[in-house]
Amino acid sequence: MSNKHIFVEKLRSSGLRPTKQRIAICKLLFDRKDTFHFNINNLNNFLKKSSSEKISLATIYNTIHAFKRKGYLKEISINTDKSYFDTNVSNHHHFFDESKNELIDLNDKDIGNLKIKKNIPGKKIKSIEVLVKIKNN
Amino acid sequence: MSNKHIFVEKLRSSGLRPTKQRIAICKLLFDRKDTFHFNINNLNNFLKKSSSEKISLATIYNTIHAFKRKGYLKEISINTDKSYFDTNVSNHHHFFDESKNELIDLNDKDIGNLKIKKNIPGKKIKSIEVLVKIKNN
DNA sequence: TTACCTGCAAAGAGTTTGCAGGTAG
DNA sequence: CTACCTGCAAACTCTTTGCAGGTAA
Repeated sequence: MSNKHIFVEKLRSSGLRPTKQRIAICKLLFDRKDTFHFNINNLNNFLKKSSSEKISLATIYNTIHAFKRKGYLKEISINTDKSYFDTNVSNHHHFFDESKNELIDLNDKDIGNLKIKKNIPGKKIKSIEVLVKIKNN
Repeated sequence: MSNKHIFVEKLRSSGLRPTKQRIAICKLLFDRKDTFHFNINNLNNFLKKSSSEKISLATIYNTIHAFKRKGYLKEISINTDKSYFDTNVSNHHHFFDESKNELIDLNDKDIGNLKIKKNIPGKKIKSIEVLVKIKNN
């Protein structure tokens, strides 16, 4: 399987050992065209279905945090009990559908001309995130 | 104390009994010129200092949620373990200072021309929140 | 008196950690 | 062989809930 090889390289090149758990998670997260939005609970359910062997929750948490640290995942700010992650690590924004508890990407063109005009001395901007909450009509 | 009277009215008019715990919380939250940003832990600490009697955590949670339901408080989306609240319930945005874990208001004029150009059929926009994460230089 | 409120302790949810055994290099 | 990784269970943090006693109207 050629994809597996890619993930093995990806992991190895960032100093993570390519264990079978990490490869299974890579496949689920990165072996797709579209962005993938998830939380740990989602991911755990998907993993239970897709792979034959169970991956423990602790390992999932460890791996996701490692991937986040390496810049493979982005954590999204939503005020909810759970943390959400995004495989799209580029600068972009989100709809959060409150009816389905689901994230939808929103690229820079979908947002007007954002410009932060206020400056705080001694501080620099790290990120700008727009979250548009939506709901069923 | 005239302020107390105002809070008693405020509570009563929204169907909440003006208990001494709620009045103490009102004073801390609303008896000030500037917006106040807090999380439950902050609030609890402030209350321990400012009022002589301890207010239980359960009561603080209940009261804050009642105030939120009544529209006296707004909950802010930040990806962190805790929920943050804002006494400024108008439409506005925030800096989140990651060095101090602190929110700073950002009004509409501080943000460029925000316009959501993407539409999702069957969904309506409930809110638009811009979160600008900042950090020490 | 009655409905509502408070405080405590216990329960819950999500997440993290310690450690013993397992695996990659 | 050694360093790193996994899985389990326990621990932790934040938040909610059940219930008995207290308080506002």
